[in-house]
Order: sequence, then C-alpha cells, then structure tokens
Amino acid sequence: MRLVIARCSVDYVGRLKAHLPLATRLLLVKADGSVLVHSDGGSYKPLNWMSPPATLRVASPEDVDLELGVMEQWTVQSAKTDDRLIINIHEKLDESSHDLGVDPGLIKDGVEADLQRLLAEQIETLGTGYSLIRREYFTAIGPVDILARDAEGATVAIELKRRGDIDGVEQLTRYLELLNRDPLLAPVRGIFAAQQIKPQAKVLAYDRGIDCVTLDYDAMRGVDDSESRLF
Amino acid sequence: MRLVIARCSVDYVGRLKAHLPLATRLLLVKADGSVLVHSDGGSYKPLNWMSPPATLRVASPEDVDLELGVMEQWTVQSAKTDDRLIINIHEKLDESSHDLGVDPGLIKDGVEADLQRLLAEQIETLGTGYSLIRREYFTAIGPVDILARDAEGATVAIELKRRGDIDGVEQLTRYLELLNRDPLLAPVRGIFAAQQIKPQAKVLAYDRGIDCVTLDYDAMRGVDDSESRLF
DNA sequence: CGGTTCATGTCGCAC
DNA sequence: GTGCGACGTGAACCG
Repeated sequence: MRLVIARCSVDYVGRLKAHLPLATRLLLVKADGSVLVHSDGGSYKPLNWMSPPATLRVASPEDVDLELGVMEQWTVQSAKTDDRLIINIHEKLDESSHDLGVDPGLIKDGVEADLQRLLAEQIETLGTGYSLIRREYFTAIGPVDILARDAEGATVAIELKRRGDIDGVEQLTRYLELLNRDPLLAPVRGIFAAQQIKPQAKVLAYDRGIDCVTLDYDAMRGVDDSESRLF
Repeated sequence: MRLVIARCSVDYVGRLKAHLPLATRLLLVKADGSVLVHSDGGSYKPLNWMSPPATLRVASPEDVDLELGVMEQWTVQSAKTDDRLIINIHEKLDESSHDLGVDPGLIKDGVEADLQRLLAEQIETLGTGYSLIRREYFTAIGPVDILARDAEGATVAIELKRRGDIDGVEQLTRYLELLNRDPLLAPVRGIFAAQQIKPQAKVLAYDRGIDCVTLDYDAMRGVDDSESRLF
C-alpha cells in the first residue's frame, strides 16, 4: 500500500465524467492497482477512485501541463473496462509505502440471512399455530424468503427485509400473484416482515391485503441458544 | 487527516455486529472524527469504518487486553447513533498527520439529470411529432420524469433511467395507473427510456404495453450545443 | 460469467 | 430534519 499526500487535480472518464479541481488530498494506491482519492471529510466513499483490477502508469507531463504546474501525471486504467482516472500531481507533500499482507476479512452478525434463520426457527412469532413449510421457496421469478402455514392451514408467503420499503412490497406482490396461480397452494396470503417498515410501504401493503410485522432482532436473538457466535 | 499503519483488531457494534481479527491495516482518521479501516485490497469500501460525526477516544487497555498484547485502545463513538467502533492496537508501524483543508468537491456529468435535460430538449428522439408537456410532472405518488404528447396527440409518460431495471417498470406502471384515472389526460401511454435496458425489464414492460427506448447519451450530447461544460 | 438481491449502503435533493 | 430515489452504486451469493 502506497500513501501519497499531494496537491492534485483528478479527472474520471468512464460510465460518466467527473472532475476534481486542484486541492490537497490523500492518494491511496493498493496492491491490486486500485486507487482511492480521499479528502479530509465526507464519509468512507472516496471523492474519486478506480476499482481493481487496474494498472497505474506514471508519466512526465506534457509541455502544456508542465506549464500549468503539473510535476507528474498518473493514469489509472481499469483492466476490464475503459474507465480511466487521470491524476495531475502538482506537489507531493508526503509519501510512504507499507506491506500489509492479506487481510483475514470481516465477520458479520445481524444481516438479513441471520434474521431469516431466526424467524424460520421462531415462526410462531407471527402468530399462534404457524408452522414453517420452507425457507427460500423457489419460484420462477426468484425465491420467496419463507413459506409457512397459518393456524387455519392457509399458505403464507413471507418477505423479509431489514428495512421495509416499497420495493419489498412490490416484490412480495409479484410472488403472491405467481403463487396464487398454483391451485395446490392458493389461496396464499402475504406477510411483510422487517425490523423497520416505512409508513408508505405499510399503506401499499395493506392496500394489497398484505400484513406487516415489525421484528425485534435482539429479542429474537435472545430467544435463540446460539446467540454468542461472535464473541 | 491522521494516518496510522497498525497491527490491530476491530469490533463494530451498531445496526449489526462485525469483527476483524488481528492483522496489519491502515487506520485513517479524518478531521470530522470519522475513521476508516483499510486493507491492501478490496475496493474503495473500507473493511470497517465509522461515519461522521464521531469522536475518537484513546485509552490505555484494561489489564486483560494488555496481556493479550494491546498497547492502545481506540473507541470511535458516533455522535448521532449508538454505533461504536473499537480498535485494539497491538503495534504501530507508522504514523503521520496532514492538514488537507476543505475540498472544493466533485463535478459530475452524465447522471440521470443530464440525461433528462437532453431528452426533454430532444424529445423528437422518441419519434416524429413528439412534443414536450413538461419535465418532473408532479403526481400524488411522485414526479413523472417527462410528460409528452405524441404525433396523434396522445399523452405519454416517460420514465428515465441510466440503467433500465424491473424497478423502473414498476415505478412507471404505478404512474400510468394513476395518470389514467385523470380523464383530462387519459389515455396515457408509457415509454421506458434508458441507456441500457435489462432483458426481463423489457419483457415486463412490453407485457404491460409499455414501450422501451434505448438512449445514446454521447450522441444526444453531441447534438446539444453546450457539450463542453466540463473541459 | 451473468443474474439477483442485500447493504452499517452513501449521497444529494426537495419538502 | 426527513423522505425518497439515484448511484461510476459495490459486494455476496447462486446458477
């Protein structure tokens, strides 16, 4: 990993065009040729960047650029697409290089997959008498997160989200339309389950006869035995 | 901006939990208190991070951590939420600090707004005799990108995307349903216009009587006079 | 390799 | 501040 603090301007040409005027920034060159241009604010997203795999070519500036004060020109070329990043360096304020080795990677807990596993194990959270048919019930247009049976024996399709948005309701609607064409399953009800559900997603859901359920992940994990996987 | 190369382990607790085992990484502390943990690979997304506003507190490790080899413990606390990042530093390999100043920011060209402006100016791209009614035609469920009239005088609702996906078709469908309830406008046709349209989005669109149009941004910009805004 | 869906999405704009 | 949609979305998973 190479770190350069430099006064530079940056141009990106690819899926769109973008330009960064002359200013002091951090240039981060990773081992795979990717480059990140960071300012001292914003969040984790760089001002501009090139994704790996890419190659960095360093060149002396053309005369016209030289006169504008460019001391070095970097061209970062994507190996797969014709995306290109051009960095005109006017002044290098600091530079260092470090060997970091391969990272063991991130371990996560609490993503949708965890939520799905917990809800499948605790399907009675939705109501007394509910039983699981199966997770990831496959249809022609994609898998339904959970298929269950309610106390009356009716089939229930459950769409699960961490954050319940209008998209999720549309998705569940498409599944329900398809599932209800199957005489062995029909009639199929829908439940939209999420940790948070946006008001208008709720409105749309109820308008289509879909029930909404807000899930408490911590409570559900508390019930589960294997709660302490991470620590 | 502060840069530290350190052997460290990282734990995040917030919307989910995440853990990074001990390894050598770059720790980047920005002026607004945000922290980025980068490895020497992956892409521009850090392995872990804390978004601003946040505060970094440096503490001596507890005895139990000290015995495990921790020389310094960073706690990065989000100012708005109770998200927290804990970085156990075992060894600092390098450290530097730089004053970057405020960045003038990124200038973009070629995003959906540019596409919309160009299509509105060149509405005849869609067919002879087309005329613009207005951009961002407001409805109760949101603005229709472009409302136009075709050669026969029929109203046309145009949904514009850079990448045409199934979502866009759903969105346009909702608009059409609503617009067709208005006797002054009905009947309203739909056109789904994008730089690229996915095959199944096309299938869904045609199934609903929506036409698809693929747009050539470079050609449209070429027609436009004010092509050289960026360079 | 393409298709689909999730995300600690982030970001910017309009209300 | 909040809601909403675009994004060079990126990243993971699955065929």
